[in-house]
Amino acid sequence: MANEGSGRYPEAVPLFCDVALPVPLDQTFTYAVNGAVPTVGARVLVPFSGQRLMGVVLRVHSDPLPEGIEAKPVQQVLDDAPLLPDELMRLATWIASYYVAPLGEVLRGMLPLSAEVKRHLVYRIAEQGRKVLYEGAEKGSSRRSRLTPEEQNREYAVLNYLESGEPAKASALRSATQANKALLDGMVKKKWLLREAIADQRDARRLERIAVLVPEARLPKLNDNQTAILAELAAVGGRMRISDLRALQVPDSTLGTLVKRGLVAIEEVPEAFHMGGIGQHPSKKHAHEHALNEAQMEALSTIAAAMAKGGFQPHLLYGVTGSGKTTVYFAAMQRALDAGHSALLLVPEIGLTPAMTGQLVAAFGAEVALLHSQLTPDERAEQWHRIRRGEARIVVGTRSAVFAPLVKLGLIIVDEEHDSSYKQEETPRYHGRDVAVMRAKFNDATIVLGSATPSLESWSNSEKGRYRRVEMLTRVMNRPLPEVELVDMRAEFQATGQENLFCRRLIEETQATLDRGEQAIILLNRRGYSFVVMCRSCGEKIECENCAISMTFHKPATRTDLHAHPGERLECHYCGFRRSVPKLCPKCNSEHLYYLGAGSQQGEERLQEIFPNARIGRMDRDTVRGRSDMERLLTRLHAGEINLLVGTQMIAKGHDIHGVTLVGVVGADHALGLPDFRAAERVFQLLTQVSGRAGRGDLPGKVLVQTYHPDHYAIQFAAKHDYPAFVAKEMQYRRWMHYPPFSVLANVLIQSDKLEEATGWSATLGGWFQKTSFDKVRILGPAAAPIVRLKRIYRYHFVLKAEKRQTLGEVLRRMLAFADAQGIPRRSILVDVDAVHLM
DNA sequence: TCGGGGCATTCT
DNA sequence: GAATGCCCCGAA
Repeated sequence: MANEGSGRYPEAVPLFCDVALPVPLDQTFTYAVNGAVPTVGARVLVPFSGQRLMGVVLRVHSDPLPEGIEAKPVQQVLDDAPLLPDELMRLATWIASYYVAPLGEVLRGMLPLSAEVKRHLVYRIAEQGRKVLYEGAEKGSSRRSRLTPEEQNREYAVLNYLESGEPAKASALRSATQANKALLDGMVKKKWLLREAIADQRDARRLERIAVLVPEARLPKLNDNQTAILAELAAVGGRMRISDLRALQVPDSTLGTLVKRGLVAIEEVPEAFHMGGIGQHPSKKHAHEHALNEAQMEALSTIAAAMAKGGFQPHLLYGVTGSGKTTVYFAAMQRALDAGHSALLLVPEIGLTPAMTGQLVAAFGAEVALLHSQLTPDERAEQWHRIRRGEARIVVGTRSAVFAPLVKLGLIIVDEEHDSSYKQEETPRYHGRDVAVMRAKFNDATIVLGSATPSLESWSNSEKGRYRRVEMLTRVMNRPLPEVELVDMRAEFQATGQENLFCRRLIEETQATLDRGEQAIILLNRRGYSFVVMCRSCGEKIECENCAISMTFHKPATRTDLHAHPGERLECHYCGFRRSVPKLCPKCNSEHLYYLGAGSQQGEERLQEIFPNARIGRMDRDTVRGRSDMERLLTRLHAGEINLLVGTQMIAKGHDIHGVTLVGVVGADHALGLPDFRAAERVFQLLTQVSGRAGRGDLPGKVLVQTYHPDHYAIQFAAKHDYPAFVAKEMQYRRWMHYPPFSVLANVLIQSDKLEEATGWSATLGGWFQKTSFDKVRILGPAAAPIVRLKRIYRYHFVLKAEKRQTLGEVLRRMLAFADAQGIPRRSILVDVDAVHLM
């Protein structure tokens, strides 16, 4: 038996496995195989410095352990088969290397399955505790401890409860003995108890309770409520979810009574899938390809041809706002399904486009899985398994959905590929779009990056022929792009002698729009009431205590007069710190505090004064918290209940409101002054996207942009809807300055809560960068980060620009090794490859 | 002398 | 990142 087949010795059972753990350490940990041998790619629970952690097995082997290392045993193997397909393991490795992040942390982000591991604490009695129980505590310690006699009694109760030696769950122990957390902590400290964290696998699917009619029961006398429930149950075939029974408006206790009388039984079954808030649309309509116009049809056939041909085929779909990209996406996804493949659609923020979810469900029915940040861990795990099992072949989601375990992935679409929300701002700091491209490559799949304002990186790739460019340059139904008028606010000031929030043209046009019964939206890209509070005597601005950031005044909704009152709210938009409005300048005690810079809240108020009859709505993070807020606002807008909408850049995102014919833009060019090489690109994108909201219906749209920089190329080309010209100009600047896409860039942030540490470490690293020469790498810094203090942490940074990706990675790794040797803690150096924000 | 807090260390 | 250990200091 043993020598069967090849005649070689039988494979020895491997002794060890290397596990990637979600800790900020760039290494794997070796554990002793304990019973079942885990397969590579399976999850395991392992002990790690007193905790239990879930990790992913990367290798099984019997290599001798390095000196001084003792392998602890694997606690539990969670999967019989690799949970992550090989393709995703490769992707994880690529991310870890490209973004200089620990593999374990990358893997943690890819597996949204924390819900399946339930961690709880158990307590056991310790030797010392037994001694106390049988012999009594020594007098000394009981006198010293500040415990009341009652608490001491509880301690004895706890010891008694655990006397058998069996471990007890914290919750059970607490309810049995009325001991609180602090008391148990104290007992652990005294070494009377042992505490352990236990992790168990569990089914992530929630249970739902089903009422079942007991068939052979004889019907006794019943009241109306009881009859109602029984009738309802009988009508639907005897089984019904209890949550659905609520619709009958019968008290919950009635059901209990029926159960007690043996007429109804309750069963618990794993909850069936249903999409929150949307409801099931059983009728599966096909995306209507016949409704595509010529440009859309052409784009579709290019993409479809690529899919048919197979292999890695990247596309950049450049389509102006309103050209109907979504329709093309849907049709392409349908083609992927027809060809037996699955398709992934990434969107910047699902919560902001409720319309799209509705359309998706209508088009693809139960094949759709939605992944977004508002799912609970359980829901996320449930969706993940549906996708992995191949039940959902259309996946739509935000950034992290790029890791969805689709089976036979044939098509990836990244909508609004330029959107900065694709960049994850915590470790691993990956860019969803770029990961999507790599994933398509590993899968030999077709990928489509779509935008009306492609990022310069993607545009450059399409120029070089790395991506195939597909263009849709006209709007659907041949609707015209809106006419854009620039208003020079410097001239406006000279003419009026006043610094007004809204210029006269905007007021005129808005009035005319409202008079015609049409709708207007106004972008005011700051939230709050005023975003600077300044003292006219000493010039001091009121800053957040934690951050080097000016605080924003938020006016209470109840007040209507103009000025801020002491006691009202100032808020830091970076850390959330709040303080009350001071009466006097905190610096010089002057009374002359001025409120400068208007946010959307003030915009709304001013508009209400100017247009008392307008039905005004506001859309910003203060009025839109959950997804339902957004939906409600949009519904009111569609219904015409709102005819004037003011808001932050949220209003620019993809909404399709046909009645909007005027878009006003106020203060969007502030951003041109930011110390960020992408400032012009951002302003151009924002202007183009918000302009795109105008004239999507039968009536043509108009856009009015108030600006202090009417000659700036970003503003000029946005006004002319000339993306290619803007890109050409911006590319020149990027080339001169060696910024992406003419280099690869990383931001290295040095942070500490102690100023001296932050500056000292920066100087150390700066010296090393100077001494060590790298081929074609430019290093800027050290310099104070644009926000030098954030959440009480001081921040300095370097910007690295390299010609080659490989050199950049090498420099970063060597820098980290040097920092480690210098004793600079790893967590105080933050490496952001392809940083989107240099703040 | 005990215990708490701050901080460095280590994690297989 | 987080638990652990170590050192130093104040209260009894």
